[in-house]
Amino acid sequence: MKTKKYDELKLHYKIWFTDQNEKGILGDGKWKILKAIDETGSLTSACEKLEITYRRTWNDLKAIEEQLGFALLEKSRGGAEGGSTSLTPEGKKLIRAFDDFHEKMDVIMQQHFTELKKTLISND
Amino acid sequence: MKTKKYDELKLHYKIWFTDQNEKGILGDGKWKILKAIDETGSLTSACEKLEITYRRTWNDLKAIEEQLGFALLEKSRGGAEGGSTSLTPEGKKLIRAFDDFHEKMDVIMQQHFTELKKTLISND
DNA sequence: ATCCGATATGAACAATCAAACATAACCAAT
DNA sequence: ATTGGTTATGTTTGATTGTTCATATCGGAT
Repeated sequence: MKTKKYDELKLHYKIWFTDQNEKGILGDGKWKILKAIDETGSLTSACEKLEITYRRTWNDLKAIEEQLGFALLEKSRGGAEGGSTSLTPEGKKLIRAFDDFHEKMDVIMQQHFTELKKTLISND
Repeated sequence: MKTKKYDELKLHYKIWFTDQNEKGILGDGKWKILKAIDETGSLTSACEKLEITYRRTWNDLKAIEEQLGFALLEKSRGGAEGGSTSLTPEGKKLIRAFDDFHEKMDVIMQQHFTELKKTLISND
């Protein structure tokens, strides 16, 4: 009975960065947004893709740039296309680093999680 | 400037378990409560210690036991002491496993985080 | 039998956070 | 100068979640 329950357990985790004062800077949510912007070329389409609201997203992005003190985004308004948003080199570097971090953590976490489940299921 | 900001970054993370249906079972919050109960011997004092409300905590604990389908807590009411709450062996085992998991992750995360910061600060 | 301190539980209230709605500003292309 | 699609922003509404308050239940010790 117990064994069965433990076996059904799924692992989740979240990573985020703050400044020394615990104010949030970058987390999984913003990370996904930045990636989506990089892929789609605009904030609007990024939001549609992720199915999140433009308003909220815009707030988040404003916050992150204020926190960091330098630009991650290159934004333009107007024109035939209406405008666009893309990542600065600094922004690309940041999400690449975060990608990397996540990839490594995914592997390691799963390994240890499997171990943990074994421990729980065993009877010592 | 950038260098300085990245240098001030702090890492945070959260781990939690769900069932296959994504319903939360155990996370950092409940883990801390269980630990505090183990240390203090009662729900009331655990709440005081953690500075959280009894009401909320009680709800959380009820939920976790319902989810898991077996008891983590041994509760008694009445008596000169008013009552008490302690962990069952199964409960102790669970938090020990979670402790262990966190300890390992703390180390590994910090290692990789240090690496990540180095990457960000460097100029390639 | 009474008391005390803890568990147990309902209900009202407050606060926080996200979604939805509305509207303005922008500007290359036509 | 009109158009169109996007960025930019304020305001309002709604949902979710935690806090507070109130009250009942329990039972060993005295």
